[in-house]
Amino acid sequence: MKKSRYTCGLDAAMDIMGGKWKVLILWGLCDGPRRFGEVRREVPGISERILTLQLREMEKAGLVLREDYHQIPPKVVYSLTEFGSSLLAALIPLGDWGAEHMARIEAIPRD
Amino acid sequence: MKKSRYTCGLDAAMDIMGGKWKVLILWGLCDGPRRFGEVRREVPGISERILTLQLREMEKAGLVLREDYHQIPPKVVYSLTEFGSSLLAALIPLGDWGAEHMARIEAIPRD
DNA sequence: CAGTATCCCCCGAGATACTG
DNA sequence: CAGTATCTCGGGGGATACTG
Repeated sequence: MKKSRYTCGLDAAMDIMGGKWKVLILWGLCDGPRRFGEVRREVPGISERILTLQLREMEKAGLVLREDYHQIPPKVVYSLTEFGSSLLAALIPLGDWGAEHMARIEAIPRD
Repeated sequence: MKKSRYTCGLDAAMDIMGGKWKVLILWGLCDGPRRFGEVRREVPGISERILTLQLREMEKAGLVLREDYHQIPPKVVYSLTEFGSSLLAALIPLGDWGAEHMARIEAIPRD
């Protein structure tokens, strides 16, 4: 048993969206279902392996739905669940904040 | 040059509050200025070294203000800047979301 | 009290190659 | 097309001891 309780809601929220990519994947799915390759294009810079891992974790967390059409060539479609949508909604103000201060954030020295 | 541009506001926001502790430190400062030891108590589980490092980064980022009273025994007070406060404000909905779904988040299998 | 100074370690993340 | 299978690596984070 690692940690049975969070100190606050922010703690819990940061935990479920942990990692470098989950939030961007969420964002990439906001306009509707996407196939694996489409998600990959929505999230520039992510490797196939990492995308797979992140999507699996998000599926376990109930944030995304994975639908495998079991056909060849393969077709798998990912979409936000209600739970994932509600998280994304809660992230909108943060996204707005980031957009508003992007120039300033970019100007912060990186070391 | 690592990355000169973010893909969206969320990307930038996640970058500046990166790491495991910054959000909790922000949260710990929301009720007013705190001395080093007080912040430590507000953020259970963090070590002195890590707290120092995180606070330094947040100071560089302009999120917190560090005031050294240059006295012995030492007294250093940390507080949120306007910038930090605005970020914290943008995080409120996320904190609410996390609090609302804490039980569910806690129930997610951790491996 | 508010930090440094060391040392260590895990794992998130990347690159590349291969497959049903 | 949508993934595995390996291998590798860096550094963020942790524990502990020491200091002005």
